[in-house]
Amino acid sequence: MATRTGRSQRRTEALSRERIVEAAVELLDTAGEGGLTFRALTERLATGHGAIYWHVANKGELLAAATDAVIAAALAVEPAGSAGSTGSADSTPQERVRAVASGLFDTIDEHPWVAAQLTASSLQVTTPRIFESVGRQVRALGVPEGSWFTAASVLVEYILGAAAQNAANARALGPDANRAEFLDAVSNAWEELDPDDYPFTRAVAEQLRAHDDREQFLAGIDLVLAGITALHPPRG
Amino acid sequence: MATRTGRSQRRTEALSRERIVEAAVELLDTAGEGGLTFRALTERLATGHGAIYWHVANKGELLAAATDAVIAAALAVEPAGSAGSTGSADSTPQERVRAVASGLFDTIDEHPWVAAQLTASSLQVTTPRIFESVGRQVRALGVPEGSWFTAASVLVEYILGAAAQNAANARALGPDANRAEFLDAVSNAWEELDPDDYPFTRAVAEQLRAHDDREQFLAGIDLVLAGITALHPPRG
DNA sequence: TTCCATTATGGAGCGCCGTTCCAGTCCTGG
DNA sequence: CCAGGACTGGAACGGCGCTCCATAATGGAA
Repeated sequence: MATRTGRSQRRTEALSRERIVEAAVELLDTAGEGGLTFRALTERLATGHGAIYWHVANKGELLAAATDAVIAAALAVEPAGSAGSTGSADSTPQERVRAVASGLFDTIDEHPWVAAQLTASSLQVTTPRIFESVGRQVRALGVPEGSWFTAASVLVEYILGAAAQNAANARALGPDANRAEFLDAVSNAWEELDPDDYPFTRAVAEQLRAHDDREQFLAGIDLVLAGITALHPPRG
Repeated sequence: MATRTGRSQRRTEALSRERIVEAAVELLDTAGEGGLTFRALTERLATGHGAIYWHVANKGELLAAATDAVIAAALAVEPAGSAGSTGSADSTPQERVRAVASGLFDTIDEHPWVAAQLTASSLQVTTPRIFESVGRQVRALGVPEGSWFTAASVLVEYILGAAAQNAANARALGPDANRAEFLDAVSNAWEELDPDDYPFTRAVAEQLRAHDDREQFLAGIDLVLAGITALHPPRG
């Protein structure tokens, strides 16, 4: 299966699965999810369809590979330590959860197409990476083993859900346009909703206008962490 | 713009935006996200493309309308009350959050395509409905007004994130196949991961195999609620 | 060195998609 | 009764993912 061990390049510059995935990520970043096309890829790599299909089975596999590459890079930034569990260093588990979550949030903010892909293939290849990074900190928090799966799942689901929605907003806006204007428009729309049907939404319209996405996201992380601590006190 | 007030039907049975959306939902349910095609819709409604495009601008608008219809139905099941805030009745705010969340979870489980659509158009038309339903209970929980937006956002983001991931698993599985077999296969895959790289994931593989999606989801809701209560004690 | 199976390439083309265009039909108000 | 707006449906366009296949480059065997 496409071993290619140590083979030197052929013609111009050997086409490899790596180069294809790299080009795919660039295309997705610059042109959005709809921008990844085998035709565009063909042009960018100066080759034909068939050559690409030799390395990659189909578009789905290419998307999965691109997602995995981006997420792996995001999680590699962490110190990660060796096989160690607690990570000895000078940070609390809470801080380390925030760090992992922040990294994922920023990465998905930079590559909005990742969000759709991640939620579309949940228990597949990429998710264990995320699950493991988050789960180690859950364990370090002192959660009893019987609740590990639940606590880690909630964290991962919240992280991916919040990041996905944030990315969707960024995507709906376009890469350049003015975020403040967009928030202002949505906030105004909320304020003009029917007062009988939407009292709460109208009441928080102002908070929507003023909020900061990242801050909001980290506040959510803290809230989930507080829930974990409340249900599983550190020294039970 | 397409008033059609009280017009009696024309030929066979007047084509209406309502009938189109209804057919679209049925197609999405039976054939998946890829099953919604203007050609399939044409055939099912015994008409031509142009007729559909007269009522609906494009596929995106049709998807949004279908999503809105399904979500509106899901939230309408709630007692909803009048404009009232607390909902007087015999249930606690926590129980009412669980009820709203359950309804959304079940609906997204029944119509998996809704998840992708919801996260793809976050601050658009449909979301305020959900936000309002959840937000009213947040208010009833006694959360201080300055934290309403944060608390409601976290709940909505978790609900949509978790439901989306659950729906993705259901979709990856196909409508018929065996859930237990699928979980077993993933669990086995997790157990065969590298012990050095994935100690936590391996440790919870057994919990993954045994878990119940709905129970897991509600445990997450409880965890988030516990976090809200911890950070905003009922009587501050 | 010669030869050939393997590995790798890229172009032609198929079927399907969303969407546009437009000629035509139906219905209603004047 | 007829003009004109409301509505229909078929033809056609460009672009998509993907398959097929003739061919070129390659490295090991002879």
